[in-house]
Amino acid sequence: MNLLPIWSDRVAKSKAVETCTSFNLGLRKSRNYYAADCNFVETPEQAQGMLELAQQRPLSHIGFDTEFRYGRPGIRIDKSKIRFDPLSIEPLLMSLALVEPGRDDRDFRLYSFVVDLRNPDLWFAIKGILSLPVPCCAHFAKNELFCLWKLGLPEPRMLWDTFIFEKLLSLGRHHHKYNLSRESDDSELVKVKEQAEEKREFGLSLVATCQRYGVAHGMEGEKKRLQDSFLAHHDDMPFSAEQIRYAAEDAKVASILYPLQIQKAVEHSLLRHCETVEMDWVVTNARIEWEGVRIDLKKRDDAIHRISTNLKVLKHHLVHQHGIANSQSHKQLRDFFSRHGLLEQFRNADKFSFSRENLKEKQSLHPAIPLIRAVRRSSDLLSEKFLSPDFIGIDGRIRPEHKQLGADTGRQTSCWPNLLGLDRILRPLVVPAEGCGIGEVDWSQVEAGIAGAVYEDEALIQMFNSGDVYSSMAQLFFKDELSAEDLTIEGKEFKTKHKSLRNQMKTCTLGMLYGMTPSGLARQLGTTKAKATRLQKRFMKMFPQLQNALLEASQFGAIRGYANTISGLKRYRGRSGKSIHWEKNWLINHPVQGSAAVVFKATGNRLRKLYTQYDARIIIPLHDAFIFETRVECLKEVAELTAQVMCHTLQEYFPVLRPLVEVNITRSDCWNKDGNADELERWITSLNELMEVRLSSDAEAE
DNA sequence: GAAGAGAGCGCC
DNA sequence: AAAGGGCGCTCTCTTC
Repeated sequence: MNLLPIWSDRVAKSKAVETCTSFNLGLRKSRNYYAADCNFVETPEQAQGMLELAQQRPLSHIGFDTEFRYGRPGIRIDKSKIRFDPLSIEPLLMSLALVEPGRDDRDFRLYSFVVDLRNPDLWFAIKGILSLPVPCCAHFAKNELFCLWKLGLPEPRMLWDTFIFEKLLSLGRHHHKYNLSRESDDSELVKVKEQAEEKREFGLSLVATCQRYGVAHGMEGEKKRLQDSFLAHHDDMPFSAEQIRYAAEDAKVASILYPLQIQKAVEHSLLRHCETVEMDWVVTNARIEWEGVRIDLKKRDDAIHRISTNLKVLKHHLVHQHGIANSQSHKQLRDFFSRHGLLEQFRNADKFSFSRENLKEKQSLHPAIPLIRAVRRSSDLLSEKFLSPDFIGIDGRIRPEHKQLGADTGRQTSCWPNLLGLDRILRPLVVPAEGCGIGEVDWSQVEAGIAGAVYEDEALIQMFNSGDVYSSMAQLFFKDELSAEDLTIEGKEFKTKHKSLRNQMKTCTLGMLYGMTPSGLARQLGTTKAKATRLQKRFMKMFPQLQNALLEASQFGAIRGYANTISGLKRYRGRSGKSIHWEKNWLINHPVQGSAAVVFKATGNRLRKLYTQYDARIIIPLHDAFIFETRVECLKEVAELTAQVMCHTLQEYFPVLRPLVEVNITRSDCWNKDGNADELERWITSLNELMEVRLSSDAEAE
């Protein structure tokens, strides 16, 4: 499919093309010849010339960018957002800016090329250049990676994403909670918030980044128009000189930003984190998005049908027996419970709360309550974006957007649909490709271990290393109440025998890492504040080193202005001065959650590379678990490899830990939790039972 | 009619 | 005075 057309006069006339008319293959390339202007590459000879120049010059790094369009209309998310299926990307141009350093910072040479990606005969040169052992820099490189993969080309050997770096620098600075505590009148508050929002949106863009670093972007005013011109570009249409210049410009500025960002990275001690974890994860993350997950459409439609049939019956019953037309309406529930004199049961300070938790607790007060709960759950499930046909690609796979550094702790987030937050009941709708199976490996209690390691608490480390951290904890904490035998049994056995004691420890631990107060703990454990206070005090006594380290983390972090992780990844405060309660909490939590995210990414990067030997891929990165897909016959081996890499990588970062992982390949025909592949069926059955009881008791009453 | 706040659900 | 870290997303109700 050689698309080389007769280019329009405009392109032919452009100086760029004129300077590229003749080549002496194999001869030494003239620096000045290429450095003169942007070179448009449209023949294999020109591509060869470009590649040879790149191989001959002592390059320091390369800026690159792609222009593309989508072959499929996108899904409108809201007024300003459209989601395109990555698979439908159609690469048009790739621009390259080869940088050759000179005597000092200001003296460098920049060779600028723009390659027509519609011509497959030119791809070899792209492949050759991007595999050079020099960093290739792009702003939001995910799109460039998609273009490369669409053409069947490998990713660059070394990648630097100028967008991701800017995001690292801004981590935590614009958290929405900072907007809320401003003292000003309402209209002003709204304005301030809007401005902050705009700033954040614009702030990480290439143009804004250039402005911050004092880099001139030649075409900043025309960016939007030209970007759109590619989205609407027709197949056989030649590119305008302006389009080509624009493509070249983005690669150029990315290459100029790189050394400036490196300088900044050194100042923020982020360089190591970038080079060992974050920039490699750009590729891993993009690959996960590119792979997507396969959906069993029949299973999905069946699920929708069954849930909605149930919902109809439940709703009907709720309206006719109890007069609740809409159980999602706070007002209607208030009226209903008021009518039955039960409203006070749901009081929470000066408001009323009909939360799931609250309703569950008060379940026996009225026969309508279980129905309300069931209706809520059913409609929540049915309104999952995940069930919408909009997001299914042409190959039957869903590709949610995976946002790198979506959370201020450095964690990933996902959206459209939010796969990471998918209700576990719906997980089995995710199925493997033909001939493949799905496996999952997760770290056991990893955050407790990391907390022990980053805060250097020997007691916590030792409990983590014993196998089941919460069982060991309970054995020490309740040592006076337990029998001699119970003090020595294995964690696993203890877990089943003394579930409630162990759960108390779990709540205390998580509460400690999240900065829970005695009243919060009391609510969690269903006890009084006084008891919770005593419990918490006694609990903390088990970990004196930790207690001290937590205090230091929040106090020093507040002064320093950021919380740190094992690799130097930072979360910054949005302001200075005395820290508020919430800030104290995350200053303590970030080193744990953030370090866990770092280890997770480092592990994922290794897995991605090792998986290529097995025709395996990560399909879901779940904070402390990897869900992968591979050929059925490799499943066991890949699971073992995954388990090993997970343990080893964690130990590399925290040599004091002896981590354990849980492997789940028992039901490889779908994604599931602990091998439970039929949660949906069981839930529906339990609903039906509930309905039968309800209906028969009503019949009796009549 | 659009947009935002608040409540509430789900996930780790 | 309130007091659980990090998210995405939907629904209701109010406001402009």
